[in-house]
Amino acid sequence: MIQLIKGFKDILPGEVEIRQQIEKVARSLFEDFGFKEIRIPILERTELFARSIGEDTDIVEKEMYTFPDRKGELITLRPEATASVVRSYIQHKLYAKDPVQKFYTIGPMFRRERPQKGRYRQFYQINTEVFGVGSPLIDAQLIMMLVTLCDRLSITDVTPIINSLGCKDCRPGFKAALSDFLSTVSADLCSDCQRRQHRNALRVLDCKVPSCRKLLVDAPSILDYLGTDCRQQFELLKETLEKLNVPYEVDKNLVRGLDYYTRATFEIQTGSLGAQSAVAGGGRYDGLVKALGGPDIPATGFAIGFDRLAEISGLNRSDFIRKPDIFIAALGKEAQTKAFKWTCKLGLQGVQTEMDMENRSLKSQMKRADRLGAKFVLIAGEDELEKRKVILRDMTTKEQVSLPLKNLVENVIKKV
RNA sequence: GUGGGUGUAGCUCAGGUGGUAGAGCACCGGGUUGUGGCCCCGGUUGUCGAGGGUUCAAAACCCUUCACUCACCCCA
Repeated sequence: MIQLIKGFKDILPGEVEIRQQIEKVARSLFEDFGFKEIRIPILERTELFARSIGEDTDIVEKEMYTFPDRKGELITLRPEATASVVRSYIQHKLYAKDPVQKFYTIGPMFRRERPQKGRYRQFYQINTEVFGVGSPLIDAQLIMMLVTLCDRLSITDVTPIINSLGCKDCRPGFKAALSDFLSTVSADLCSDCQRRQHRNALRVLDCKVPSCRKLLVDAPSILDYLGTDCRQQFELLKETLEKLNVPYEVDKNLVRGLDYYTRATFEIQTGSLGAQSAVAGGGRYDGLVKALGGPDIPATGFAIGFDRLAEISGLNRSDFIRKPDIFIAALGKEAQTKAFKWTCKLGLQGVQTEMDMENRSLKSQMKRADRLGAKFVLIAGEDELEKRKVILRDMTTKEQVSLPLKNLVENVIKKV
């Protein structure tokens, strides 16, 4: 037996239906807000991710599935979607037609992390990306859409957390102040933070070790270092959320793991996912389009953890699993031949029809019809065929009627 | 990469201190030679995660290894 790869998983019928429904709800919501679907490749040149996500991030350093193709070029299974969408936006000069473009995309991402609850090596994301809008109005709208989506999927216990990371002008000042602060408490930080302190100081803010959290209470806040522009934007974001009646919390320690994020940043957190509290995350990446060789166009977006969403969704599986409209129980060879013909005809008419092809007893066929949840059973035995009739049984009321063979399929369609 | 927990039938799990496996559910058949759910009866299924060791004897004890899972790291 060949086992599947660690961190990968099969999504079986039963679970698939929930995901189909989530997709349906998400697509319709996004399209109502003018987002267009874009489909991007799963493989890209490694360089694209190295340059956008950041060479020094854990994702690029040790989590990507990177390998040379047969000609020796380094390619990578995408660990996220934004980089590819940005590449596509630039490559097809989509800004030329209208700099404002709104996209969504749904698909698998790959990161070689240690799997745990709500985290897999092949995981699914729903992404939206907006180009050409610098106003925080759009960020507020994105957050509102996320909250709405959760609501429509009957997910409770979600809170949007927001923060601003500043821009290329104000972040250096904050980083310097943070570094100064960290060096004063360095000895008391956990070993991970002592390492992070020099490599990626912002991440120390995100540490969950209680002793670190305690020390960080006195850490400088990014919000105190924002330039006028960034501060005004952040204020406008908060005001807009309030006007939209979207509740939120500000967490000055909320940071993102990908280097390209700037200014407004947000996360949707839930209490029902164990350690994986983030269901969705996003924010502005105003410098990325330019950094990847395009014009200087602002951008923002979010990524939803599809698997996590599916785990906490309050949707009821059985509401979306389709059951046979009719089961044909045939007895004898002649009946079976006819049953097969009817099954095909009904299927073509959109009536889901099952039958037994193994010539089993009526009892076992009835049992199977029941197990499958068929609404009706059509019984075609030798006796009936002789009279040129069949029996149609309603499985819930147990009522049975006799139907002539003539125009049978049409009559059955009328009944079911 | 690090740590904890768990691996026994398709599923959920029993199997004090060693004596080469059980239950429920599921599945198949019968009770009703042609009518589902409930009930009754019968039946099938395991290299007890794998390898090695101790022992007359290992699912159990020891070592190694693998898988799953949760957590750290990181992230959606």
